[in-house]
Amino acid sequence: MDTESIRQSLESNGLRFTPQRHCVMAFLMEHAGHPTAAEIFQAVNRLDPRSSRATTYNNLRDLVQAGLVREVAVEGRSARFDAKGMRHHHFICDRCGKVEDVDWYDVPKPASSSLGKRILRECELIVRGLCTGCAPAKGRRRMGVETE
Amino acid sequence: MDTESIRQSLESNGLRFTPQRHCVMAFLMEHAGHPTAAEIFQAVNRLDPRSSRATTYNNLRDLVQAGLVREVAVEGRSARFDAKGMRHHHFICDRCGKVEDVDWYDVPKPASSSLGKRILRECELIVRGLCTGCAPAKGRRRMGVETE
DNA sequence: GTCCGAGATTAGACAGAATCTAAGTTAGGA
DNA sequence: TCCTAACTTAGATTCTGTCTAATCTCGGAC
Repeated sequence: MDTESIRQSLESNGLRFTPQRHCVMAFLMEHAGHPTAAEIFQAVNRLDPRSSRATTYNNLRDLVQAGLVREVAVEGRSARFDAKGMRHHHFICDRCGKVEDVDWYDVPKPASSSLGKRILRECELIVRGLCTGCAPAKGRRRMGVETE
Repeated sequence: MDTESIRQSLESNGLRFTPQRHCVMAFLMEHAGHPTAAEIFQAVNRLDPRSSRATTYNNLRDLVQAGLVREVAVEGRSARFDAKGMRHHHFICDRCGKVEDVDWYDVPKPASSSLGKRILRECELIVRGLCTGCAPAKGRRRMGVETE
C-alpha cells in the first residue's frame, strides 16, 4: 500500500494524513511480525523523539477504525497489530509466543441464524503449535500431535 | 469435571491440589461467561478473604499449563479464562466485547508441512459480529454483512 | 493573507492488569 | 518428627493503556 492510498483511506474516514500516522503505517508495513503497541511506539519515537505515546495509541486506534490496520487476537498482555495487506490467519507458537501469518483459506462460518447473532466478518483462525525455531528437529517426535 | 479428576490432572503435572486451586476451577466451571482474571480473583477472594491476587494469577497460569483451563485469545486488556469442558469456538461481540461460546465444529487445518511448523492443537476459531443484545432488530439491516 | 475552529499532538498524571519479591505456611516423603 | 519443596501471602513494582489540559497545525471562510 503506497502513501497516496493510505492518505485516501484516512481522508475517506475523516482523518488527516499526518507524519505520525505515516510513521506507524510505514513501520507496520515493514515489520510483518505483528509488533506490539509498545514496539511501534519505540520505533516511531526513535524516528521522532518528540512523538508521544498517547499519539501512537490514538493513531493505532484510528487506523484500526479506518480499516488500515488490524488488531490481532492473541492472549498476552499487549495488543499486537498487523498492517492489513493480504487476508491471512494467524499461527501462535506455544513456546515462544511468536505470531506468524498463515495463508488465507476460507473457513466455514457457523450458521448465523442458529446463533442468534449477526456475523460481520470472515472467521479468523488461530492455529497453535511450535514454530520452526521451537519445534524439535525432524524425525525426533518428542511432543507428538496433541489434539486436546 | 469432578474434584477427583481435577486432582489427578494436577498431580500428573506435579502440582498439588489446594483449596485455592479448587476454588478457581469451581468458579470457572460454574461461570461459562469467560471471566477475567480479576473477576476470578474477586470471586475466590469473596470465599476466602485471605487469598491473594498473586496466588490466583499463579494458579491460573498453572491450570492453563496443566491443560485444565484455557486462556481465550481476545483483544482487550484483561485475560479471559475458560474451564476446558466441551470443545468450542468463540464469538466476540464487536460492540460490547462479550465473549460467547460457539458450538464446536471441525475446521480444516492448514497443511502442517507447508508451514514448516508443528500444529499441536485443534484450530481455534474467532467469530466476530454483533451479539443478540447488540444486533439491530430483525428485518432492519443497518450494518449488512461486511466481509472486510 | 488572516482568522477561526476542528482535529491532532504533547507531556505527564492516572488507572488497571499482571508480575515480582521476600517471608511465612503447608504437605508429604524420609 | 524433621526436612524440603511446593504453595501462599502482602505489598511493591512494572507494564500497558487511557485521560486531561495545553498547545499546535491544517484547511476553509472571509
